[in-house]
Amino acid sequence: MATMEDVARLAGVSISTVSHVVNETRSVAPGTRERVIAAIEKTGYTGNVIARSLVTGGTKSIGVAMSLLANPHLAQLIHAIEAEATAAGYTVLLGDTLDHADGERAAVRKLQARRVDGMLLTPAPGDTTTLEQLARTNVPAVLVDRVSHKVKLDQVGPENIQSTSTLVSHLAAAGHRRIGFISGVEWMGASEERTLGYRLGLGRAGLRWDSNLVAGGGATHEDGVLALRRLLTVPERPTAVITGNGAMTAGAYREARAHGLEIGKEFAIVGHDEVDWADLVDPGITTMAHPVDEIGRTAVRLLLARLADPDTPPETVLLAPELVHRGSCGCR
Amino acid sequence: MATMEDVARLAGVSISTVSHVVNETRSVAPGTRERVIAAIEKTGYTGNVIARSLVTGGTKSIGVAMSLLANPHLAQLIHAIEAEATAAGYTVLLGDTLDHADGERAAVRKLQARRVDGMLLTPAPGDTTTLEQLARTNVPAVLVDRVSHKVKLDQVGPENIQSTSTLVSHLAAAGHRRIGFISGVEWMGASEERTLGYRLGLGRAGLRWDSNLVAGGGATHEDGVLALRRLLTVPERPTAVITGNGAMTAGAYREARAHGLEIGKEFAIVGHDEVDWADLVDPGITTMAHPVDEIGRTAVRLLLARLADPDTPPETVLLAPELVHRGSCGCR
DNA sequence: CTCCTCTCAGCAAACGCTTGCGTGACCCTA
DNA sequence: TAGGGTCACGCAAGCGTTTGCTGAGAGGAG
Repeated sequence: MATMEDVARLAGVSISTVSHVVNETRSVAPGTRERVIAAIEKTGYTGNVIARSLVTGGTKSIGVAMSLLANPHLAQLIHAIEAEATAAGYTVLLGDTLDHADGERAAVRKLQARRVDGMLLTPAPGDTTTLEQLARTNVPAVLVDRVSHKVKLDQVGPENIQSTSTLVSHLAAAGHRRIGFISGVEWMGASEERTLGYRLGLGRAGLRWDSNLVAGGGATHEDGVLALRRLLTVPERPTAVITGNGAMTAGAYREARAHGLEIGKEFAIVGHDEVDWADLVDPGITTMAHPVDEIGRTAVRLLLARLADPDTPPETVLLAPELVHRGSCGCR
Repeated sequence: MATMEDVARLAGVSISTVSHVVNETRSVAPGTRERVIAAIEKTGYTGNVIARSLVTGGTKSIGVAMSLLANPHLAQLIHAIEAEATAAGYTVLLGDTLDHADGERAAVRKLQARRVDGMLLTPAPGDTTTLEQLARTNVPAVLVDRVSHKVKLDQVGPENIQSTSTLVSHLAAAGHRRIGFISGVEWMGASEERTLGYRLGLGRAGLRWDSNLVAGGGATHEDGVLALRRLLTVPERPTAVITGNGAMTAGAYREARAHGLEIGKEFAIVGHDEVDWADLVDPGITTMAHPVDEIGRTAVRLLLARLADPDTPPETVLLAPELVHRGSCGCR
């Protein structure tokens, strides 16, 4: 592959001149410039990012460390991230956290060894040390999706409290008085927030909190099945239920059917988290769709902003999910 | 960040010795070795991949160029690729082809500029030049998912002919005589192959080919709806239908319901391509599940093999999908 | 005619590593 | 005791860029 030296020789100039015309980093006489450009053309010179990185210290690349399996919106998220990064001249390197602390540590290390300029990270559950290490090595990072107020880093994620509250309001407005909640796993801040939102929504609708109406602590399809099954046994059973994530929505939906409940008529289900099949079932599932694209893009923007100016205080951006209205809420 | 020089100074040895203990590239006296290791520990030295790359010429990275949006199994595929690559000490760089020729060209260029050791590529429709350019610059590449016999490169993808034939056999064995086929988009080799397999299956089952029973040329949910609608208007309408891809399966499923057909009883639907909600509807959808993980892993393996030995003839690996049996085929 | 100021461009020192080549030190055999 | 063979390790030349410094020449002002 052609190097700057080849170009320089062909154009009859020094290497530094070639560098300067390539980077437009100092003025070069028009004639010279043209000779260099012609030489570049002829040699097919493309530049060596590696060598450049060695001297500049930057790599124009960002690392993305998340669970490549556990995130249901991974493709969409990655797509948004890649697009935004590419637009800014950055390349995305991948690191799989495997959704646990060890994998996360390994992924972050690997990305650091690759000298990424910055990182996007969806922290694994139970992680503590990685974030510290990240801060210590001062590789700029922004947390995606799983936001925590304990951390002094840039963060982006979905807004959970108001949006869940909205879900409650929506159901209450349709006349429901007994609204169940199937919550997510305990250790996640998002779950707590959604539970809080649920409570808040109840209050706004003038309904009483009843711990019998809250089931959960899971994340899988099966968890959703079991949770709804339990909710359906309580006295004065709920006529509507809000689920904490996509998989559990599916489970609950299925279980409701299995109980012979007519979804959208006598029983309402609304979910948190958009799922791609929400439209394919009948009735379709009303959900709070997370602004996945927007989250991805914002994450990259925050990172680039930090790269540009490392000294601004960390920012936390909460993006509001949008209520996507389908049949399962039965509000017509 | 700590450099080899820092380590060397601290351990009281030369840089080259540090390099040799890090890479285990020549024997070092036990005592020295330990001092070096201690120094590495103390300095937190991690190695600089950039500098190493500059001298070795390799980057220990592979580029993945595909449409980050269009591929329904992206997450799973990327996960498999990343895992296999990481196990071999490689890092994955992403390039989005946007599923068209221009994007593809840009993605490949970008990855080449990053000096990836090799590339995994899912060619965009209508592409021609990129593949040639790829061959010319001799960056090793393997084609994923969209296999073409016109190309002399390593390739991995799903087997289409036999597997579609199997689908037909399955339906025929359940007593269906009029089996429809909703084919994919024309320009894709896979569609042709599946159509061929459909025909082959008919022959094997002793059924006649009837062009009225073939609809399609699409890829979306809507295409599936329309195709099935058309099939249901033909005289002696089909009692079963095979769909060419996941989205169209959904459309067909929905349309069948809309027509009041009882899926799994009077009407059978089987799909090509696993979809993650296949289990969530009732009856579940019987599909030919593509071995996505295996495809990803094989792709990386082929690439690494080629990196190790560039002179072996290109290999094409076709991986057989697996029939995942659920209710929609009605065969009990 | 001298001195200054510009413009244009080359020189060479990094950047952090790998690796071929050398050189002591030591031990063994003849 | 000399010659040969091993071991352990250091030296220094790159790898392809970027960039601070320097210098030559041209033109203008005094």
